[in-house]
Amino acid sequence: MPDSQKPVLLVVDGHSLAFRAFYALPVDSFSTSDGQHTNAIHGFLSMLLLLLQKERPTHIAVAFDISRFSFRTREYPEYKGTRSETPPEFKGQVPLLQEALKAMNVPTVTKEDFEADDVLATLSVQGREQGYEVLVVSGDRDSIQLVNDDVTLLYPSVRGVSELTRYDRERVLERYGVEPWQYPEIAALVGETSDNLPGIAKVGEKTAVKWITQYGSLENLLERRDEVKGVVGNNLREQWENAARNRRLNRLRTDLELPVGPADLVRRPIDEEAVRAVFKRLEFRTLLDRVLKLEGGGVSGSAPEADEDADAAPPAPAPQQLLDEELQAWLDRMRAAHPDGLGLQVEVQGDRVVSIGVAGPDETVDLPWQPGRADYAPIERWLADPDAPKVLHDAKTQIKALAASGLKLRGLAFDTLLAGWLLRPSGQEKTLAQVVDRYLQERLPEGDPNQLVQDVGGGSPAPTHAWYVLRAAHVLKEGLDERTLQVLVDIELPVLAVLADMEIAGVAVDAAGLDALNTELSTRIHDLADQAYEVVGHELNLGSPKQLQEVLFGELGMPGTRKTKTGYSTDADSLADLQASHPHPFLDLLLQHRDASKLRQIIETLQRSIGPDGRIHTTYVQTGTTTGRISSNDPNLQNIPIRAEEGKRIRGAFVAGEQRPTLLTADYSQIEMRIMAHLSEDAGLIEAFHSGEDLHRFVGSRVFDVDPADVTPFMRTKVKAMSYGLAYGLSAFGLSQQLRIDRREAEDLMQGYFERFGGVRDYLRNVVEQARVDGYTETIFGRRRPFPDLNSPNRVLRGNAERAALNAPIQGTAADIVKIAMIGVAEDLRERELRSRLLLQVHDELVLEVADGESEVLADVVRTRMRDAAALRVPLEVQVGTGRDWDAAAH
DNA sequence: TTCGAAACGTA
DNA sequence: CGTACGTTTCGAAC
Repeated sequence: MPDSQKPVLLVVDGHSLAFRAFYALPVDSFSTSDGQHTNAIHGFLSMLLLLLQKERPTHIAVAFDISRFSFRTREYPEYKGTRSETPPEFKGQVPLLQEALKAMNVPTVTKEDFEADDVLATLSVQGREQGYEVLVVSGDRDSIQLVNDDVTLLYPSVRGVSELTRYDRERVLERYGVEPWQYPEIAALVGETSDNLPGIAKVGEKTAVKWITQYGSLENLLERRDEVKGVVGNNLREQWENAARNRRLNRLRTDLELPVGPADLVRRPIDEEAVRAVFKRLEFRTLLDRVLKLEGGGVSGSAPEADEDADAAPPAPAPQQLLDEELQAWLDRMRAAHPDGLGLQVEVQGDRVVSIGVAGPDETVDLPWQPGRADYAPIERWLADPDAPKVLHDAKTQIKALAASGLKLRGLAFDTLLAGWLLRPSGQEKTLAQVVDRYLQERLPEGDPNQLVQDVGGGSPAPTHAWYVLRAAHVLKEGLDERTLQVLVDIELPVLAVLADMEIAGVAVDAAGLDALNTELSTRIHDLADQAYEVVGHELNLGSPKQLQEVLFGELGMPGTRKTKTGYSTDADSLADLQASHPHPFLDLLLQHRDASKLRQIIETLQRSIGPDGRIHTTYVQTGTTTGRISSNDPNLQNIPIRAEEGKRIRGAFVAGEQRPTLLTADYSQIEMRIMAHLSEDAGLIEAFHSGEDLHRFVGSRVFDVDPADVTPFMRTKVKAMSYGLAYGLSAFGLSQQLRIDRREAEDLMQGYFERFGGVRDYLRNVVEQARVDGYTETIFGRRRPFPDLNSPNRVLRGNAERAALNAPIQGTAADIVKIAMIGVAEDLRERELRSRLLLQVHDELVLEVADGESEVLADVVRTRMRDAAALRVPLEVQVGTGRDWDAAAH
């Protein structure tokens, strides 16, 4: 935060920030009913409001360019010459933005023949001289040169305009290795493509910094350019004039005569009537609320330090440190006063708990954690008490950390990470800071990230964070509709605890088996590579698509395949096509080499992941998908091979542990098709699942009008591809590609399918139509996924959204069902005091480790819980198998 | 060093 | 011109 002793001058490059906003926000989602685009205006104002709130400037101005021409284009006509024409959707927004700023009483400044950056530079220098703390907001890197002890640059991050990176002098030094005023010398050497300013060939940031450091300045370097060695030295001698010119052009002017000075830029209250009028025209409703809320907080004079937070965010309460009876009494009192729950944040270093923060709405407690101290007994009891509700952000991580320190957490009542995800499954908000930013429009105070251990006086950030979690939770809860809240409480929160246990348990692997497989594959890979080199007459990197393209389509003269951004595709499908039309031994060797390399790569990743306990502990990311599925990483155990014979050997290396000598796997058969049958109410499909007949055989007999017994494997394959493809929005083209049949035949197949199973077609159509109206799809349990692009005029975007929308309820419902089954299984295990435990979830499959003597009862528990997880119009069928390893159990 | 593209494993 | 993911590799370079 800025130094509160000085007045704070905020100067913004209007054009560059609006432009960033234009590209950061989808243009289709922001327009008025009469078709005026507003995404740039919205993004800009949203950012500006955030700045006003966070930085509390006492003085403010927004600078704009007048045209693309300036004294720079006169000196160097090519300047910014490569910039394409401003998109028309953007152009019209600038005058409207200026109007909005005027209504908000934010002065705009321009200067004929100069760029906005020069205006910022001039104001920043004047501001500094007159004793201001200056904040420059610009998307132009040249502004780095303005930074010094009194001037800070706020630069938009790649993620968008709402996240600004703070460049103060230290940050610039750290990031670029030079003083801010030297940055343009670096830039002059490197060049700036976007401004059409070429630099010195082969000179990047590293070299430029080295030179400037070595020679002290660009001027010295250019004078002594004869001394510079190597290829880059030659380039410098040939192209030094580029650098000299770049330096002239990137020097910002600080001596403009402007109609206003810093003192004229004092913040004034908005013109409420005008703001209402402009915002109404722009159809900004939430932004209007935000602007009006700001009113009153507007700084009204020359004494910035006197305006202590009229309506600013309330400061976090100072944490108290309590022990023993005092702690107990505090917890008792808070519990009684706040039955919805208290905020909790566990601070972890390494994998150890170092501090626990607990927060009520206006009090917090900080408990530095040391294991085994009796005076913390009250907190241990409170944590473990299932009737004491707690509110956390990312509870799973913290539950695991607590467990590692011997502490148990029960009574999870809310998780702001999960709630944020349910509200916006495609959203970016993962960290507490991001959630606080979005839902409270405040900045989470961070501990100094450069400091590993917090200042003694500062204490732990945990209690303050816990307080923010609690406040964010209230906002989120308000935002959740009833059904989504139910998904949170009945599905996500309970399954979170199950996942934590699965991660802690891990899965045992046969390390020796993996080693052997690795060795075997390595030999084969080597042999295959040698043979391949022999065939083409030289060595090459078989893992490089670029080199493969040269060999296949150049040296071997093969015809082009599917186009990619970088040339022709060399993926397995394309190679198979080539093999059919132009058989060549190289193709076969390459495919085999690919196969073996991929397997070895997977094996090596697994080997690296084996923990000291001989087990692999994956991390399940509960918020990892947009549909409701869980994802797995470090390592991903949801994509372990199963199809090829070699792949099965990898599964065979996942084994039962010593204490529990058997693995049990249970998977739903055709769960998505069953959900499709349920949702579409298609009589034929429902009958298929009640008939006991093999699904694809049944469907095949209907589509091809033959007896089930007379369905040929060929017919079955086609129908199977069709059925699976349906839920993904498969087209006739896609189907023909996959089955390698011609387009016409694929169309006939689809038509035949839909004639017999018309309910399916009607349903799929209806899902998309409904979603277009509602703006979201829903699973049968109420999990929603928004689809803003369904009404997009852009055909590609709209088509993508349509296919995703027809898949979302199906995939999402399946995900819900598996989660419900997991919760049920875990509950039964606990209640029946079984020692068997859940280990893995692979979307429609569960893997458990079976304790001695529990085989039968466990199979029964799992089968029952999975089958009864949902009552659909068709039965849910579950296949269970056991064995010594994952492969053996899969029967 | 960082990042995107291509490739490929799963449901 | 088939949904949803995570990881690795290569090779160019905001």
